[in-house]
Amino acid sequence: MSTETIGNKLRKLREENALPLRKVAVLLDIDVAILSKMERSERPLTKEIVTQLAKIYKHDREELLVLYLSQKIVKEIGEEDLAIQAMHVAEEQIKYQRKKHK
Amino acid sequence: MSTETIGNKLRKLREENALPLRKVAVLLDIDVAILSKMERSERPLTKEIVTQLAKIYKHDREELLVLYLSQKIVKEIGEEDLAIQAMHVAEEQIKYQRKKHK
DNA sequence: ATATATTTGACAGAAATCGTCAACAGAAGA
DNA sequence: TCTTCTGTTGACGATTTCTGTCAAATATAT
Repeated sequence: MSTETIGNKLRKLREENALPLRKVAVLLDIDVAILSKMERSERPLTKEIVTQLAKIYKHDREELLVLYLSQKIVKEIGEEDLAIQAMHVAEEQIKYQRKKHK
Repeated sequence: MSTETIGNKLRKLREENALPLRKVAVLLDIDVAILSKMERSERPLTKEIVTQLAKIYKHDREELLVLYLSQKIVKEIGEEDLAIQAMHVAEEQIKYQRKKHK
């Protein structure tokens, strides 16, 4: 199973496209150091960066965003004993609030 | 379905126990203002506070913690289109990492 | 009216986050 | 070798965000 971080995934994609950090950083208009740290999970990614990288690497945007979001969840509650149950409740709450609002 | 916040739930419990904010705040060793804001979701709760309140109100600790954690998730990704899918991936990741590590 | 309970906003200090930068190390190439 | 390219690391202030404290304002009850 995919125990791969979004950072690792993005690094692989970059290497497959044979792009150096330097060039990608320019496209994103961020410092090379930051991008390096993002790929190694030393600094958090953002939705915007992930989206831009999906375009640059011509990779499915939703797949990357799902991975990105899922890791935010894991980081937030992954170590809690009640994590699974909490997610089930959260899922119901989200589905519910979507039926109502808009 | 329960669209109730953990804050609302805690307020109800406090009222059922006929305890003023003042007294509970003393037990928790925090300012009344903070507790007031926590009950109205104006300030974030903590795991420790929720646990202590469960004891004070003699209410099921896990139920409150699950509600507390679920709301952290909802707050984190609830507005994302891909929230549901992200949670499913997160669930797999958490289950996986639990099989491995201890 | 008086006392009790709760809410609200402002405040300063602490802590976390941010982007920038320079120095470093390693690999590749000339 | 020397040089260049690539990636990593840590430090540094500048913000920004979070925290607890407090007093005043409001609401509720006796």
